[in-house]
Amino acid sequence: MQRPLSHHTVRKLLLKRIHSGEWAPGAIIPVEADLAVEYGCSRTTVNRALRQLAEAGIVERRRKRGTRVNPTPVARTTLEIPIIRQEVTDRGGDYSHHILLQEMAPAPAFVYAKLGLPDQDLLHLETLHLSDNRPYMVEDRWVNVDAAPHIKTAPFDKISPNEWLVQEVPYSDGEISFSACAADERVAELLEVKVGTPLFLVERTTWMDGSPITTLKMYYTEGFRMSSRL
Amino acid sequence: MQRPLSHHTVRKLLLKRIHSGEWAPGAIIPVEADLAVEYGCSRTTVNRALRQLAEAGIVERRRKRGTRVNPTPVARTTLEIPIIRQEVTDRGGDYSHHILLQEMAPAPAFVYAKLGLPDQDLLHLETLHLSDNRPYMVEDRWVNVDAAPHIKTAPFDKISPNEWLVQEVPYSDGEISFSACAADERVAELLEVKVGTPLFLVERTTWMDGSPITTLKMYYTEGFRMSSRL
DNA sequence: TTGACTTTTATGTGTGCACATATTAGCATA
DNA sequence: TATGCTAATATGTGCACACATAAAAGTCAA
Repeated sequence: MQRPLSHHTVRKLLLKRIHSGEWAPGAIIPVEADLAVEYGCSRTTVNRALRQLAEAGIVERRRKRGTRVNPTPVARTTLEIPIIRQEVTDRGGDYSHHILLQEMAPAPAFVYAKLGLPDQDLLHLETLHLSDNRPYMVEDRWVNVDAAPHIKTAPFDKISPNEWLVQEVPYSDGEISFSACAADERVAELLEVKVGTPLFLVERTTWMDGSPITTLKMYYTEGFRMSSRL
Repeated sequence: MQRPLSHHTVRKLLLKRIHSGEWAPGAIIPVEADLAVEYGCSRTTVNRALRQLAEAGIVERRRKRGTRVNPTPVARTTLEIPIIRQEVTDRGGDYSHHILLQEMAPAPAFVYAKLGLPDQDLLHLETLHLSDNRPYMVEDRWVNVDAAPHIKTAPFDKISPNEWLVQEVPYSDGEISFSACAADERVAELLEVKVGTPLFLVERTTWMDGSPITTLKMYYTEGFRMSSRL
């Protein structure tokens, strides 16, 4: 007697039928119960397989309407954004950091806009992250101290603001964006590159239950790549 | 009588206990069965909640060893990579494209290396994608025609190679990377920017069951941003 | 024809149970 | 002491079942 199909197997079989064109983009595929009969397994198993395909963006599911093959195929990839120390050591580097600036100060307008805060002094932190003592990334961060009161006593000589915040201040929501920019004078000097050098820029803002915590820009050194599998 | 907790609720409760520090990074959390008793729900429900936390990178699960809070917290975000036409129309633009080059030709060495193919002629496609008739992205693509034989008859005047390949040639594996680069002469001319302008570059290679399909570079217009929620 | 209902249907989710499987821990043996 | 077998254990996964819920489809009266 053969063992019943696992949800892995069912997922692969369903995917094959989608790729083969049997179910074209936009088409509705059979209901869970029918597929369960066809594959000789329980509805639970089919459900799990379909749910995974939905998570991957292959199909779209709606109650009562059924399951349809996504008419506009999208690739979906999961990016891992580790803390910087981890990122550097993962790449085989020896990590260190310097705090360049740490002060309460009024922020530029775009920071208040991003955070949705009134104009009040924010904690401004500028950190240089190094790999093997060579500049790796410049972090320019603004923190809403109300959201993280004990940040003033954080030992930033030992642990970088990046790491401290990730470990000490959880967030419920965040926004991240990736782009390319030219190194301005300040960043160019810190990263030891020419002004105008194309840099990979990551901007990130986090909130806890609606109230803003921090927003930052990370300027990566020349030639930096962020990779992932599809 | 209260209804039993859903896996959503259990997930949130577990997350709260992790954030509160009750279970520190690296610590092992109670076994599924115990949590099920504590929350008054079935092990199935706890299992599902924990599995989701594992998918999100919050905890790490191993058979017999148990479930531990991830000692090196990582943020994980899912990037959606739509087909270009979709991407442009989603941003409110009017999409069009031009094929600039379409020929069988020997490829640069790095292309053969990426694809793991012997030096043979590959299909070289260069496409300019436009939004509201302004240059949006330059796609420089090499295709292994053995993996997609009927590509030679594809109507690229109507549908871009990008879209055609996504819809017609499924892949089982892919690699994608993001970086910043300076516009060279060719790309600068096409995107109508100055040579040296920082551009967002996406490189992508796909395989089907181990055999390479295509590799490409996408040079996005100045100021392009790719965003996502955490 | 419109609008307010009821029914039907497909997915969403919880339960208790059983067995699979990986991995550790303990024990016995050479 | 080293090694190999065995038991214990935590997660992984399948099943039949039940009920919840959203949404479409059908019904019927004004």
